[in-house]
Order: sequence, then C-alpha cells, then structure tokens
Amino acid sequence: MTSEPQRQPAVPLDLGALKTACSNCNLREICLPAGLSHDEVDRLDELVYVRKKLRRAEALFRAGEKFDAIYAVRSGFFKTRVTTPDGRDQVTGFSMAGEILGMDGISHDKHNCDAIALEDSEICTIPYSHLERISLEVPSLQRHFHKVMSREIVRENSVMMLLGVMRAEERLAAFLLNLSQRLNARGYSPVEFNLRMTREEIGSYLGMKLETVSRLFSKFHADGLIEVDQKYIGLRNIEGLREIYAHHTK
Amino acid sequence: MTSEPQRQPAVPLDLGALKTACSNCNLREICLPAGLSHDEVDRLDELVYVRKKLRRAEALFRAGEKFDAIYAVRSGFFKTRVTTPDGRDQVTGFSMAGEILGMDGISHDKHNCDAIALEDSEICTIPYSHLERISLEVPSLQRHFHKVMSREIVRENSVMMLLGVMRAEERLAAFLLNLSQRLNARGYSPVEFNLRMTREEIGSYLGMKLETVSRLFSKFHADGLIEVDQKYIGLRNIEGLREIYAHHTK
DNA sequence: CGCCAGGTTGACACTTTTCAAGCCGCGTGG
DNA sequence: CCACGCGGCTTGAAAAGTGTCAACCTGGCG
Repeated sequence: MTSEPQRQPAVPLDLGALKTACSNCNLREICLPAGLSHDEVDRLDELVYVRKKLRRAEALFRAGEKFDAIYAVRSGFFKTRVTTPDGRDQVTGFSMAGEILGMDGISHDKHNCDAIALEDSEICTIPYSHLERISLEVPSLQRHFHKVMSREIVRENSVMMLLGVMRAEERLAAFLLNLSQRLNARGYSPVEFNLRMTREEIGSYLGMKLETVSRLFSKFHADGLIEVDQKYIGLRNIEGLREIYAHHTK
Repeated sequence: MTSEPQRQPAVPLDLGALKTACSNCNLREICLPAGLSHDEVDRLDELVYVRKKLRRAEALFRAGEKFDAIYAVRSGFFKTRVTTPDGRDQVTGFSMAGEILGMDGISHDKHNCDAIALEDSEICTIPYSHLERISLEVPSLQRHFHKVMSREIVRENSVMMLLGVMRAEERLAAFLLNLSQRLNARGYSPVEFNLRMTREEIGSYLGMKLETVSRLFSKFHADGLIEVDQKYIGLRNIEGLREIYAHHTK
C-alpha cells in the first residue's frame, strides 16, 4: 500500500531480528506509544520484543493457535480473516503500519482469526504478559491500550454498518475513502496508491463477489471517479466518492 | 427474553436506586466479576455504583454523549445501534443480563452507538475512571476486563461473518441458535422464549428487511424447525437449524 | 371501542451472484 | 530469451436471492 511515499521511513534494514525501540520509531504517534511521555515510552521499550519479518503470504498467527502476544505492524500490510467450519471465509480487516493485531486472542487465550501478510512485512511483538504487567505500573499505557481495543470495537461497528445497510457501490466507495485517509495519515499520497490485496480479498471484506468488485471499479472509472490499472488506483473525484458513500445517489 | 425462567432471579425490587453488590449478585459468574476471588470482588463492589432502572424504549446512552462509565445489564434486554449520517441504522447487537455495554466509548471519550432498552431493565453503572484505577491494583480485574473487551471484538467478528458470507436463512438460524445458547447459560429454557425485539430490529441486525425475517420464520415453521406465534419462538428441531447454519442445505 | 404498531403474505422489480469465456501480465523453466 | 502456464482480472448473459410496494390481519393500549 506504499506506492507514492511523500515521507520516506528511515528504517535500518539490517539482517535478522533487531531489538526494537518505540522511542526511535517514527510510527510512535499512531502506534501503541501514542500519548505516552518520554519516560513511559522507555518502559514500553522494555517489553516490545524483536522485530520479526514475514514474507508475502506468511501467517503472523492462525486461528486456534495459542495467544501470547499482540503485534504492531512496523511495515507492510496484513489481512485478518475468519473461516466458517464449511470453509468459506470472511476478511475482517486490513492492517497497515502502526496498527495493532491479535487482540481477539485475549478472550480465550487462542487466536480467533488468521493474520496473513499481503506483502513482505515487519512486525513488533509485544508479549501480552509483559504488557499486562507494565500496564499496572504505567496508567497511561493501560489507558491507551484500552483505547486501542475500543477503537477496534468501533471499527468493527463501522464494518457491520457497511455490510448490513449499504449497497455494493457505497461499500466500495467507503473502502477507498478509508484507505485513502489511512494512507494520508501515514504520509503517503491519499489520491494514488497500489492495492496490496486482490479483488477477491476486497470482495470478501465487503461482502460481495470479486466480479462485483471488478464491475464497480469499471463503473467508477466510467463515471470519472477513479483511475484503475490492475492494482493501481488513482482517486480523481473524492467528492464524488463521498456522495456515493453518503447515499446521495440512490 | 425471559419467558420461561427455570431459575428465578432473587432480586429485591425496591424503589429508587440501590447500592449494588457484585458479591451478592447471581450474575457474578458471567458478568465482570467472573474469575475474581472473594476479596477481589469486594474491591469491585467499591466501584460499581447504583443500579439504575430504565423503562422500555429509554436510552442508556446515545452516540455522541460523553463517555464516563461502562454498564452491566442486571436484568432486561438492550439493543445497540449505529446510525449513518443519512439516517439508516444498523443494530450492532442485543445484550442480556450479565453482559457489558459501552466499551465502544473508551476510544474517543464519546459513545459511538445508542443503547436502547427493549424492555424495562436494570443496569449497574461502573464509572470508567474508577475501573481504570482499581484495575491497576487488582491484576485479575484488569485481565478480566481485557477479556471482556476482546470477547466483544470476537463477537463482532462473528457478526461480520454472518453479514459477509451467509445467506439470509443461515443468518436467521445462527441468530436463533445464539439466542438459545445465551438464554440457556442464564438458566432459561433454550428451546422456548419470547423475543424482545421486533422483526425490523432482527432484520437490521442481520442485514435484511423485516419482510424477509417474517418469510423465513414462516418457512422455518413450515419445515417443522420452529414454532412461531408473534414474539413467541419454540425451537422444535435444533439439529435442523444447525444444519442450515452450517450450510449443509444449499 | 377504535386505533395503530407490528406482523404476514403476494406480486413484481432490482441488485448481486453464478457461470462462462477470454484477456493480461508476470514469473519460471526450457 | 522466449514460450508457456497460471493467477488475477474483466465482461457478458442468465439465474437467484432479496428488496419494494401494497394489501390485509391481529392484538394490545389508550
């Protein structure tokens, strides 16, 4: 999801695992340390373990595996998905740099979904037992972690809204606008990007078939709203997308 | 949702607000105190404030209101819903005794949804600032609160699955089975109950129109799976419902 | 007693899926 | 270096599922 970086992340690309340091990380403001003081971030540094690299298509964790850590995406792109007993699956979200994965595992000490890298990625591992312990000593960390979980609940509310009341067109417009806004928050262009997921994955997330996604991309293009070329997306008329999202078109 | 109680809750029905005591509450095992020791529950008692009564159709909180407490349903039944700018709304869940409401508000210090009583209800108010403070002193309370939030994330994952991949029939079967299982856990009959919500509210939750809900109830009845009479539901063939849910019927 | 919200049912319309065919672009191996 | 194969994408035509609109019924409440 990183086609046109306006701000280049200054990440050392050493081989092997690195000790991470939240205090040096340029994602500090949007990741778990957001809102912590300098000293508090130092405490957080104690518990954020090695950075791990995953290659495209590798799983960070899978449903059923024992839960013992949450993860922060340092770079790259993930999807999370749940699967029915009979093999159909639902993509429940896409995660990019600074976002936290794995909180669904706390409830039953087992992960409830799969998290799959959609491109080569790096993640920071935050052992849950350490997080619990340090949260007891650093109230603002406890508070911020609650906010992160709560934000996930709110995000899922929005997805339920998408899936429950919106028409296919509106869902796809909402999806593009959401992506645009999150990329923008990370210093990338909000109007040009390369999708990291397939039409099928978008469709699974939005509760529609890949053919419908494809047709709607074509329609949005025909209407002058977007430029599409395979994974490349250029937003040409954001206001128009907002109108679709807001249901002004019937 | 309480038509055929097998075990009658021994709740004093005094007028006005009562000081609640988790230690005496028969919901202790499924509510916030679950898993806490006797002494720990005493600490929790310090912060669970008065019981509040709401009449049918009253709001416990509304989207946009300042967040300062979470709530435990002591008796009664709630729906939560989010609303689009253009006025369509999505029921995001139904809550019964022992379940926790309001955690969506932590993220932005504002409630993100409305919580509406579907029958006369009683709720326990747990001021969030107190919960935060006592969590720092009672690690198992912190842990359990994390589990409660995580469980909400997992629940929402299941709803996304419902809405995203299932057909109307499967969704309604899943809904009935889920209700049955939760009522059973509270000591009520898992095979006979009275719905507290309208067809429209069920439809909103399941992403379909009320007419579709009505038709499916009729179809389930014609297939010998359930008995329906207005709000009354009798499950006649749970295995059959499970097969529909598991997509064995196409 | 009458009203009205809530529920059921039918006929028809529309959105989205299904099935099918074909294209494109990229990586692999000859 | 080129050919091939294949995953991913696009597009069309027909089918299916669900929504829309409308009429009518029912039971509870004021």
